[in-house]
Amino acid sequence: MADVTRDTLVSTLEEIALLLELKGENPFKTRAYRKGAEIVQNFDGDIVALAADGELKGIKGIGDALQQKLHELASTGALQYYENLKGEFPPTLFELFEVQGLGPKKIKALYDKLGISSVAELKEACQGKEISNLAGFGAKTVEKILSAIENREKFADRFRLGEVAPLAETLLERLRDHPKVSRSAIAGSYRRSKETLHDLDFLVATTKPAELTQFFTEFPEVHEVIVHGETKASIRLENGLQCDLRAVSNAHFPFALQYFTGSKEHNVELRSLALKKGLSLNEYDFTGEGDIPEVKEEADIYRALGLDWVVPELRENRGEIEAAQKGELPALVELSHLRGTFHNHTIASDGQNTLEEMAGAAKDHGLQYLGIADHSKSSFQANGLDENRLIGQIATIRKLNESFDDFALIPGSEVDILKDGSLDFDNDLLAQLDYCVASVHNVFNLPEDEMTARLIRAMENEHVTMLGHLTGRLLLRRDPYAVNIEKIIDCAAETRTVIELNCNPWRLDMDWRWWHRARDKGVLTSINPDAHATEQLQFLAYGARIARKGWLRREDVVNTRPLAEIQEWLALPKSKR
DNA sequence: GCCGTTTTCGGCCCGACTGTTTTCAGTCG
Repeated sequence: MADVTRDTLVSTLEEIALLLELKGENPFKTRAYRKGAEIVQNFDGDIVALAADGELKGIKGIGDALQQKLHELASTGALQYYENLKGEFPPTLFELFEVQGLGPKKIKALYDKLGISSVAELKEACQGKEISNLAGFGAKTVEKILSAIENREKFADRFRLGEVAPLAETLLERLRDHPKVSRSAIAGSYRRSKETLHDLDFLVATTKPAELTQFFTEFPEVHEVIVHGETKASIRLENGLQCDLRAVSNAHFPFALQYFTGSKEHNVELRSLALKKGLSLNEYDFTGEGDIPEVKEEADIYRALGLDWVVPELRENRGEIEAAQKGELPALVELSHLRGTFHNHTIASDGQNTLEEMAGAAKDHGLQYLGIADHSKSSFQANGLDENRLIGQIATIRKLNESFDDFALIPGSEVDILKDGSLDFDNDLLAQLDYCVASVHNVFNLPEDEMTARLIRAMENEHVTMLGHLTGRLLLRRDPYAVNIEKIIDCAAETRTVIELNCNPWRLDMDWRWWHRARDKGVLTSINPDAHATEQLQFLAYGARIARKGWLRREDVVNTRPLAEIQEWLALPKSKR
């Protein structure tokens, strides 16, 4: 039986939705599958096990039909209904959905009338004459399809938060500085601090919308203009990133900001709350009979619906609306709360800066302490330290610390967790460190139960302060390795092991979707940049955003504690922390 | 296919933009 993961369930439901669209099925049925996929994706718990056990009852949006299909898929590794559907179309047909501008109707026409079932065939057909004979496919459409195929070959579809943030802020500043702009923002998943993004959604309040969409389409970074209307424009930048602009009036701005920030699921809930109050909410206004609440800021919309203002990071329909109703939204951790950080590298292993330089950078960031955690000897590809070099580094750090006022380097190690869960250094050496981050750097392909046991064995070690980059994922590059996160969280709570929130933008690991649960079990985190150079201490900003997304408060994050307090805490036996 | 303070049938978000349409269909978000 194939290994069924959450991704298996999600992608199967999504593909069923596509296939039903191709067949021209009832669009609401299609939507039900797509919604089901979203629910499975975001479900807080082991949805695969629940599905396998036939315990999916009571999840809103997963009715009898989807329960049954998910059960069949999770328990047998296959789904007959899906296989049958899939059998009706050639497998390559799916890639046509990746071409911008092509939807189910056009794809079906291309397939039915011309037998086109792959991007390669489509490209060939566009270069010849046959397509223009199809109803609805004129010269412009053909041109657009060819350009979309080229883009698909040339550009990525998603981008990591950290790789777009600097550019995003530059473009926002440019819009803000336009004389006809009174308010501006980036909405969408960027504002919600999602770890990867498909596009950037800019929003401006202006009396001259057409002037702004024009201005936007003339940005020097523009590779192509996708859409250019009176109030809305879409561009693709030279790096392939799509950016949308909406230009609205000042009065509409709060509504548009709320609406385009999403998430879609959060907004659905909000609109249904509005309906219960006899109000209809859209991207421009409240409408309805009776008193229409006055709205000047986004928070006024939430207030009008009887809610506390929900910070954008939490708007994923994962319990934030109920909490906002009850006035129980958490006071979230902020970047400015961080007093230090752990897990940083130097030139001793694979970092680019010296201890002194890293200390200087940390002080510049307003930090009171910086944990040093160079690689251990098994990570030879990273020039990991052997016992003697590590002992030398500890001595150097302690000596260096005598030269600091109100600042300290904290000697530690990022010690490899070996295949069997033992550590790369023995306990006598680990005991000489002030702390230790334990991470997996090799043998990623163990079965889930073995990998989980491997990590648990490491966490049971008295000297392991925290677990580094829990799943080893590299966003948009390398999948997480198989590990039972629920069990890791339980073990972290029991053994008082901190789980790191690695805020390198390639990692952002553990995933934000798990932190709320971990927090409720009493697990602490440390927001760590995994800095390999001084400038990478800036990654802390992404860490704070992801921590907020995971509902974490100041008290859940150990490195919000000031130096004296953290030293006391580190000196405690693990069981007392 | 899902759901229900409009509860077992009937509705499910809808506006902006584009292209090939002569009044609208398809796509996107």
